[in-house]
Amino acid sequence: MSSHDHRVPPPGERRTPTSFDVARLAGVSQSAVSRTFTPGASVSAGTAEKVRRAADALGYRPNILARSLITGRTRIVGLVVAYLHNQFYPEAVERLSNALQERGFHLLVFTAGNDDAVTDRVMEELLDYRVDGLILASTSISNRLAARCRTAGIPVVLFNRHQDDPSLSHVVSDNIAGGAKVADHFVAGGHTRIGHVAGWAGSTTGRDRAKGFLDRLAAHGLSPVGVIDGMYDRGVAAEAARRLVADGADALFVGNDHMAFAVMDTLRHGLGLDVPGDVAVVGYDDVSVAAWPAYDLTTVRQAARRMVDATVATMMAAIEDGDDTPRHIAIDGPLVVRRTTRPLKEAP
Amino acid sequence: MSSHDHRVPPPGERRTPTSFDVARLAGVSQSAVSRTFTPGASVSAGTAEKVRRAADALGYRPNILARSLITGRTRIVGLVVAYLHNQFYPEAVERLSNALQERGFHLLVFTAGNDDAVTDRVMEELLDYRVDGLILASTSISNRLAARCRTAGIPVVLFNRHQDDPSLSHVVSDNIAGGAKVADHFVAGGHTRIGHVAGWAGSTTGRDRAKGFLDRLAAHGLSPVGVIDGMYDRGVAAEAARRLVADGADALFVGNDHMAFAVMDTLRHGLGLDVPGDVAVVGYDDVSVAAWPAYDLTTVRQAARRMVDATVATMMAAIEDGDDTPRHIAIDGPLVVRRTTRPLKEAP
DNA sequence: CTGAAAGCGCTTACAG
DNA sequence: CTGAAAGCGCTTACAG
Repeated sequence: MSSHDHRVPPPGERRTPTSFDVARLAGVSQSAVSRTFTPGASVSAGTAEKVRRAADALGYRPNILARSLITGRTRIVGLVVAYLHNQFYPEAVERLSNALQERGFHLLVFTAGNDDAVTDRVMEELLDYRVDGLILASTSISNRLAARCRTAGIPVVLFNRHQDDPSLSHVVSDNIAGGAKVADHFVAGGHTRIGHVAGWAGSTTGRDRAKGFLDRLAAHGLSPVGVIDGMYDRGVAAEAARRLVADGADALFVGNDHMAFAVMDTLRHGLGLDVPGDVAVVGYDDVSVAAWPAYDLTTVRQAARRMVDATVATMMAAIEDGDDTPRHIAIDGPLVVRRTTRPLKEAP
Repeated sequence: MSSHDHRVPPPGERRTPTSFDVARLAGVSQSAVSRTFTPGASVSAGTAEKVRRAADALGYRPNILARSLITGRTRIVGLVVAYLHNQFYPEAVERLSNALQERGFHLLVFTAGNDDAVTDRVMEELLDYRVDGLILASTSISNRLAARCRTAGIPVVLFNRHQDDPSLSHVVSDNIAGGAKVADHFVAGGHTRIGHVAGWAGSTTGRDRAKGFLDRLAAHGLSPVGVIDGMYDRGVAAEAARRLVADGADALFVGNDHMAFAVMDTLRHGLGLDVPGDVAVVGYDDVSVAAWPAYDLTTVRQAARRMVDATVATMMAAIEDGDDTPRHIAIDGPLVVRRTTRPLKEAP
């Protein structure tokens, strides 16, 4: 025992076994142990068997840290997410985690709001962990950061948002088309006094949904009663709805379901109005609460499953196949008509 | 350049800089670089300054993997969580992630349902990552696994569940006291035909809430109209409520808010009953939706923040101070009376 | 197929 | 305070 041996375990304490311990017990070289646990490496069946038996006896498992140091792969994907209030995110995160886990990857979570300063610090930490890839679901993220990842060679996928920078992959729902569908639906329902409680203008989801909606309204020759930024916040959205209704709106497109629930609550319980009798409401996301009878909300579906599948596929292509051509995927979702909008006029 | 140098970067490609690169540029030893980035290590201000300048120029940050290999600490805490449908979990996970992040730790997510086989596999992967600690919020978890962590020296905290094994720390809300509060509230409201849509009997939350509730009911000389396991599932819970009401119940304690919303939906929209006029409903958790006007649910609050704080404190004591005496923390929460229960009889 | 050896990028006694 | 060197636990050419 050399004088450098600074970690001297007490006689009774069992160290975590290493590949050398296994090798000794199995009567083979340490290399053989390593090969046994490296898929595709060349070991004879007999050797592998001996190694596996010894490993089981000692409770040995390869140290991923040491492996990662050599291979440069951690099988960890970083996830930057903002608030989880909006139920769309937990639903997506759960699917994401499952899909990644099936492929032997795991999610390291970083929470960062819309504060760029915090996001920057978080980003440094992410890089420290040598994650194999990065999924950004936080509402805002500075361009500088994404650039830093690119030079570090870390694949990035923006989830449910996009950026001007075309070199970054993103997966979104087709927010412009979605917004347009809502406009068509209101018009088909005979509405002309239409308002929009918009998603936060600092987010691409908010801007795109508004644009799709308003452009299509204009194409129908209509202009909105008003457009107010709801900031993805219940209180702000409720107040916006009150104002739009006061200004005569009898149909409201709300930038996401989370705000739409607040709008419905304030219309029904605050103002004593009937939905859809007095005011029709349409949301965006189709989170599971939207289908609950208490709301039964007409909304544009964001197909979380398909968005997650596309995100994971893009990420795996970059990590496993080195295919880092940016993919820009917009997934179309249907308008799910429920009971917060009036039945359409019957065709003759 | 030795013949072993297998990674020969093309002339243009920039490798991720290492401490040696920084040392060369700064004109100091590699040790000095390491010390500069090791809080508490002895470096002169001048050396540190030179190192920092060189590091910035090269964009150097210490490789955490290499550091972890030596220190044995990863600053990663594993989180095993089941489904995120129940809104209590996303709310708790968000707080947990934030609290840990403030202390320089991050959450590695593992999703595992109530399937022990999956949980076992997941657990092996967790151990592979050499996480510094483990938070188990999954509804069920086999004893064997927890034991494995203990021998591996990984601190474990059970979140929102406990186990017979007293050597495991846990943080729960005081579910027995909570259940008892609901019984008192119903009795004070003059109810005698009381039913319970219980939380899943396979979970300690489900069993403890039921026990606290039923024992207190018995203390009041009452026995329930019926007790049906709602399995923490909307459909099962709704069906259970229908049966209990058919059997004459006019007050239902539902094992968590998530099920309580389904019960309210089915009472109001399926059976056309008034809540609380025909049937009073009480939930458990006080998730944010419970306060929304559409439900306005009377419920027992699980103080997510305090539970998270206690969990993080327990975890940090174990990781940072080596204090692994098991802590068993039950946090009391108030009954939050809203509008799904009748006003109490006035005191004279 | 197999073993000896180099090396991944750090931290940390050790000896000035 | 500082540098040379060992070592963390692996993977992977290299040479049989």
